[in-house]
Amino acid sequence: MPARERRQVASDAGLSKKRVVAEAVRLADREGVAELSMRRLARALGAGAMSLYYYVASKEELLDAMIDVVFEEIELPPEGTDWQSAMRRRAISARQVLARHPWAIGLMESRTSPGPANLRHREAVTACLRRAGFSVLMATHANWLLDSYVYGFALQEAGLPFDGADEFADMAEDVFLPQLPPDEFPYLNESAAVLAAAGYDPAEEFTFGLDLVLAALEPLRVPT
Amino acid sequence: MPARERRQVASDAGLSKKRVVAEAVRLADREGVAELSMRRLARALGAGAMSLYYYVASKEELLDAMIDVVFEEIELPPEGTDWQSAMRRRAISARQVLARHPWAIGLMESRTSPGPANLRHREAVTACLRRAGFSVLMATHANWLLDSYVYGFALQEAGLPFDGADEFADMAEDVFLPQLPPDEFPYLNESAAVLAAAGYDPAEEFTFGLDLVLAALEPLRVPT
DNA sequence: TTCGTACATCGTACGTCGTACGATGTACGA
DNA sequence: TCGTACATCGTACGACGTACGATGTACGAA
Repeated sequence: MPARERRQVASDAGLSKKRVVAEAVRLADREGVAELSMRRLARALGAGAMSLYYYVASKEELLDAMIDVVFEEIELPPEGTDWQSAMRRRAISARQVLARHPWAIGLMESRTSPGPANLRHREAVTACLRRAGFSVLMATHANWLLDSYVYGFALQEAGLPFDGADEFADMAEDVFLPQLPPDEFPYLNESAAVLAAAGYDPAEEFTFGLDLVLAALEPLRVPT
Repeated sequence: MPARERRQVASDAGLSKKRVVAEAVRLADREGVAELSMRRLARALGAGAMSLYYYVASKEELLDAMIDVVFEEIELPPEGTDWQSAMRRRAISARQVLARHPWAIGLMESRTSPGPANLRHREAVTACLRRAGFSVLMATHANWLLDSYVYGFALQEAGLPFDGADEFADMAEDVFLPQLPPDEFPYLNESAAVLAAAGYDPAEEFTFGLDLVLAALEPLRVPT
């Protein structure tokens, strides 16, 4: 009921767009985006459901803002190093962030207009590539390729029901192998068996493809 | 009301799981997956809402089945050619199919267990790579890399508000450039201007990255 | 011919959702 | 002192997924 002292930034108790969006992200991380409803979010904030609409025009706008928060968490490519190291860092950061907020990947499909953090990120990446000697066209190619890899990897990773080598080995032996008839899926059986025996860790998969892509992009630039 | 003659395959008029799922895919393609409700789907089939539950245990199961229909549409890597041509064809097919059903990308994030068509696809791809001389580990790397690229590209493409070079040029000049302050986003401005002037077609972007990736994978195999 | 049973269909109802609308209280400048 | 802008929220509406149970049809067995 009370209007509290006005501030640009969120006060510790009062609501604000920042606080609403941040709590929404926390809720989605914890319970999945399907469980995120305006009523639940309001309850988590100790407010009435309709109070949220003072800070957010609609649930769609809330989801847009949540995605932009995720982009804010991704490290920009650092300046002052070679382009490969810079792009490597930002890709690894992006993958970490998207693993923390897997729902973000699913939301991206339906959202067309990028938020401010997204734009800032694209600008920084493009700047890094252009300064490294990529032409506008080649920088565009590199951008598409790198982003596709990062997003696609995160999408696949989000669907994995295990983390780490141990869980993978357990799942492979207890779930995959028994469910895959060897005569119908001989190669998948072979893969599951060999990988589990070798202590394969899917978490290390990311850097392999990333480094391959970075190396493949190197000849496309004209060093200045 | 009437029970109609029993058949394994869907008769022309009666309901069946196949028909329900197919109509759901059509509805999602046309209106977006957010507009897909059990009631709307039933109406489109000329049935009552609850009738669908005779063929589908829940909406979740329906969504799973829809995704598997999408995987069925993707061409398997053809046998009898070199591995690069085979993987190239199936990647291009996958990208086409996912562009036709963009909602599928968004659904994948929340779904962990692959359907039968998905499994058949993975088996065929793994077989192709193994027969081309990739070790189990290298085939796994290649699989992850290629799938990440394809899915990630489709995800980004789904978010694009334009198709083809003309629409891109229009958007770049009418929307992007006016919305991006040149002092804050100099490189994005440069890119938009140069690409629009050069008649850049985002539809051709896919094969560039794909061929780069395929070439980068080539040295990883041990030809037999 | 009768009748039980399995198949297929659907109406109703419940709890939840997003949110339009308008009421209410507070703080502050005039 | 009072109007106005800010901030909060209760109520209500239509749509959602689906549990439950009723209903009708076809067909094999008696």
